[in-house]
Amino acid sequence: MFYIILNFMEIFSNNCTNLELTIAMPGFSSSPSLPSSGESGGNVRKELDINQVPDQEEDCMEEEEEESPNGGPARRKKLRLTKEQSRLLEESFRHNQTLNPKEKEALAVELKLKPRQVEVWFQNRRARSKLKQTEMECEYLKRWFGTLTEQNRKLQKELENLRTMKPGPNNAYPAHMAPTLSSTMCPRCERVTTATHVLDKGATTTATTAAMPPFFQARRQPSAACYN
DNA sequence: TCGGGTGATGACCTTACTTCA
DNA sequence: GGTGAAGTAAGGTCATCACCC
Repeated sequence: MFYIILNFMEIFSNNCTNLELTIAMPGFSSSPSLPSSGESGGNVRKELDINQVPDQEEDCMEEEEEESPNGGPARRKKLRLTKEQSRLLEESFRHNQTLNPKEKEALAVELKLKPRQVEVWFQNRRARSKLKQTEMECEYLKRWFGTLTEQNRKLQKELENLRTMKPGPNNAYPAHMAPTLSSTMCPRCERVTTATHVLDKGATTTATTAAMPPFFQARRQPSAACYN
């Protein structure tokens, strides 16, 4: 069991550092918050009108602090993309999750948006689909962990039973055939195999496998040898 | 009023490219 | 001319803010 968790940690350490915590701590929140940089509140605000064709001469970063009628800084008007704009962006995202400058420019022209807005949309889209994916994987791993825990419990019980068995004349076995319980993970198909080796004629043989979650299998290249 | 969805921003990191000793 | 360090720009992720439904 521990072996399996260690493998999880190894495999996910590069792209999902909180998954091992999720497994170990059921109450764990999926959105860990780090200390704020303290600078995020200073956003420059600007009125955006999606129905306005972006002025090609205008620098996107050329933003002045506008003032509201009462003298304070103007509130940013939230841009809402139209259904058609969203549809085209989604379609483009399905085709390619990152845009090169030409594609960005072309898409911006087509959507009557600024290239920066297209860029931001893609950034958010990538971040949020990654978040969703991580959450799904997290749920899957939680369930899988539960399954393995239950399986482990049963096997422990079975092992306990086998240890208390008295080897009589009908179920005697040579020392090298003593019941052994071993868990191994096949490097190719990623199945965890737990096997109780053959005891004697009539004795039970247990072979239990727990398939790795599909997304988990897809991440690793199979090696040459498969034990299953 | 509150929470979720989402557009926008700043900080920081990586990578490619250029310059220079 | 080849090479490594330093500088710079572009584009990415991440965390967060804040508008709007």
